[in-house]
This record gives sequence, C-alpha cells and structure tokens, in this order.
Amino acid sequence: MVRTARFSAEHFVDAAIALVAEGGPGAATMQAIARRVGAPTGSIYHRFDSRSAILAAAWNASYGSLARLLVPLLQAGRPREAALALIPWAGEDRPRARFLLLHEPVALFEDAPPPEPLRQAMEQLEAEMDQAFRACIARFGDGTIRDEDLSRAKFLIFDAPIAILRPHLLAEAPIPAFAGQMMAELHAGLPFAGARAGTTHAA
Amino acid sequence: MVRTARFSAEHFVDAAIALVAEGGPGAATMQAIARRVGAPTGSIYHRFDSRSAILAAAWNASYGSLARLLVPLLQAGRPREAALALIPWAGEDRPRARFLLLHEPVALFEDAPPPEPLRQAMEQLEAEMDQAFRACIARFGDGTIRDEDLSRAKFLIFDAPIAILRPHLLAEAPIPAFAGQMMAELHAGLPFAGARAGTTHAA
DNA sequence: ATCATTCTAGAACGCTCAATCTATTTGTAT
DNA sequence: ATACAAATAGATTGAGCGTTCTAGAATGAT
Repeated sequence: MVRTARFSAEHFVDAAIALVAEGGPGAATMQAIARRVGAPTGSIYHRFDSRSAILAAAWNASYGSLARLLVPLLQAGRPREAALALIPWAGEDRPRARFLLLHEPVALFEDAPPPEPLRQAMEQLEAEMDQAFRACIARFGDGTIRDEDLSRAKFLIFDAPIAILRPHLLAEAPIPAFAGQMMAELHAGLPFAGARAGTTHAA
Repeated sequence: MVRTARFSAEHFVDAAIALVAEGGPGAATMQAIARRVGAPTGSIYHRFDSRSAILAAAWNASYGSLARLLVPLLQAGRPREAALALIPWAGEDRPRARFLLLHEPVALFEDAPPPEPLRQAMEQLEAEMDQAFRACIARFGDGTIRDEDLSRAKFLIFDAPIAILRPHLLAEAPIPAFAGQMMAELHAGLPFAGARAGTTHAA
C-alpha cells in the first residue's frame, strides 16, 4: 500500500445514516456528510462513485443488519420472537433504526438510481428476506403459500412492529415496556397462517 | 375583480400532492408543479408565499380530509368503524393517501419550515385528532387517560391500519378484501382501553 | 533517497432550484 | 373607449448542490 486513509467508507456511511435519521434524505448532502466526518468533500469520491452510491450502501448496511437478525428466526419458524427482536434492535442503534424505518427508500433515490452493483445487492437482500418469510409460513400451513398469508406474516412480523415503534422513534423517546406486550397480544390475536377464522376452518 | 384567474390555489395543491405521491417530496419542485398545471412558475407565487407554504397547504388538505372522516367516529365512540373507514378513504383518492401515508412530514419541510399561519393550522389539526382519540378512550375506561391507552388507540385506529394499507399503496395495487378482515381481527384481539390483560385486571 | 501510488485538501464548475423582476395580457367598472 | 387592478408569462438572479479538477502530502517498495 501507499498511504494510510484517514477516512474509511464506513465513516461516510455512518455519517449519511445519522444525517438522514435526523433530518430526512435531503439533509444528507455530500458537503454535510464530509463536514460531519471532518473530511473534504472530494475525499468521499475515493470511496463512492456518487451520492446515490453512499445512500445505497447505507441502506444495505441497515437492512442487512435487520436481515441478519430476522432471517434465522424466520427460517427456524419463530415469527413471534422475530417481531419482539425488533425492539432491542431499534434500541441499540437509533440512527440506523430511524434511517431504515422512518423514511421510504423511494425518497433516497429520487434524484438518481443507485449504481448497478449496489442495486443488485439491495434486491438480493430483499429477496432473502422474502424467502425467509415464505419459509416461515410454509412451516405453519400445508406448504402452499397464499398471497394473503404472506401479507399477514409481513404485517405481523415487520410492518406492525414498526408501526408500534415509529411514534417512539419519531419522538426520540425510549421504547416503552408495553410495546413488547402489544406485539405479543398481536401475535396471540391474529392467526398466523393456515387456520384463519372464517375462511378455511370455522372459529 | 379585475381578471379571472386561470390557476387556482387548489390546482397547485393538487399538483403538489400528485407529484409527492408519485416521486417523493423532492419531485415536487416549483417548476414541476407549474408544468403539471400548465402555468408559469411565477404564477404560483400569486397564491403561495413559498414552496413550503404549498407543501403545508397540501398536508393540511390531506390530513384535514382524514380528520373530517375520523374525528366524528372517534367522538361517537366507534373506534373499529374509524379504522375500517380508512380503506375506502385510501381507495377514493390514491394520490392523497400516498402523499399522507407514505412520506414523513419531516421530509416535506427539511429545506424550510412552513410559514407561521400554516404551521399553526397543522398543529391545530393534529391537536383536534389527538383530542378525538382521548375522547374515544375516555368512553371505554373510567375517564382517566393513560399514555399506554393513548398509544394503543392510535396504533389500533391509525398506525396499524396504515401499515396494512402501505404495501398496497406502494405497489399501486388495489386494496385486497382481507385488509378489512385483518383490521377487524386486530380490534377483536387487542384490548382497546380500560381492561387490559395482565395489568389492572387478571385475564 | 526516490518513485509510484493513494490519499487529503479545497477550490472550481456546471447545473438546478426557489424566488424575484419586468413586461404583457385580461376582465371589470366607469 | 379608457383606466386600472390583478393576473399571466417567462427570463433572470443568487444560492446550494453534486461532481470534477489541480495540487500537495504521505506511505511502502525499490
């Protein structure tokens, strides 16, 4: 090698995540990212081709962290534990949680789409998560996967827990204890897959 | 009067809502709004002081439409019907629903805060909705309102239904029939207020 | 010690945007 | 008809953005 880098790709990604978490996607300008790291703007381009490349890397890092948590639990057939695991996950790294859960990805890439290799990585992560959901459902029913079952599972394990966490993430408040209780009640109250009230079976 | 206006404030607001719904807050530039209406950019400033004024007006129009739907039902003590009413509301005007439910307000005003009179109108609308939630809860318990009860109510009537609708709004797909069933099961499964399992009462 | 390479450093460029400005058009009241 | 107020019309301005460019500094291999 030739010269030690003062600023790593991770530094820039972390800064981007923090900026988006605090002020929305528009707050993560190249200059703001550089300022936060203490680097000149030009140095960012030694690590990333463009702004959308940083944002895609930030999304991959955040979503990847979530996938590493949820996918094993889903494949093991433990949906309830997956939903509950979101609480400590959100508590451990609030900027990452706010980045991922509070802003639509579409808003990150409205100026320019992410470069090809990163876009593929994003799709791969989403496909992995989708497959894990399907594997989890298959364990509870007769093996066939219906759209309705997939929607229910994603709601119970992903969207509903996020909806429970969102107000507290927005308010920068700690996650209250009853959040976990609400998730548990949710899973107790809604049939997961297979036997659904009023459709295939009675009651 | 002196000259008939070709472009009303409503035209510009509708265009802004549609643009945000389609491509996120950044897509609603003054020039894009003007182009969509068929007006020159300067004409927008005869109706609105600034870009954030339009976006605030758009938010007020959308949230106001939602408040007019939910507040009476909440005050009448019909939370389940309020939650279910969101489905036809979202179906009737998709751009408005996408504008309001798919993007965090913080992303709308990250460049500049809304001007004072509009900011107050926004707060007033949110306060009205909050009061309606409290009134609804008070009918079910002994009159006292706890934070946990308020969180549960807002989740059941607002955030959870939105979480059910969100994937279908994002995909531009029609809202499937089982969405309503999921909301109904949700309300059947989670205690609304007052008697909560494991806290004040047993079972 | 020198070279090749990779980084820092930050000024500069081109572009788009919100907002302003000047000129023109239009409908109404006199 | 004419005057006037309010709107259209769109070029212009200045700021901020992403990106590029030029220069210099640092490091390991020769």
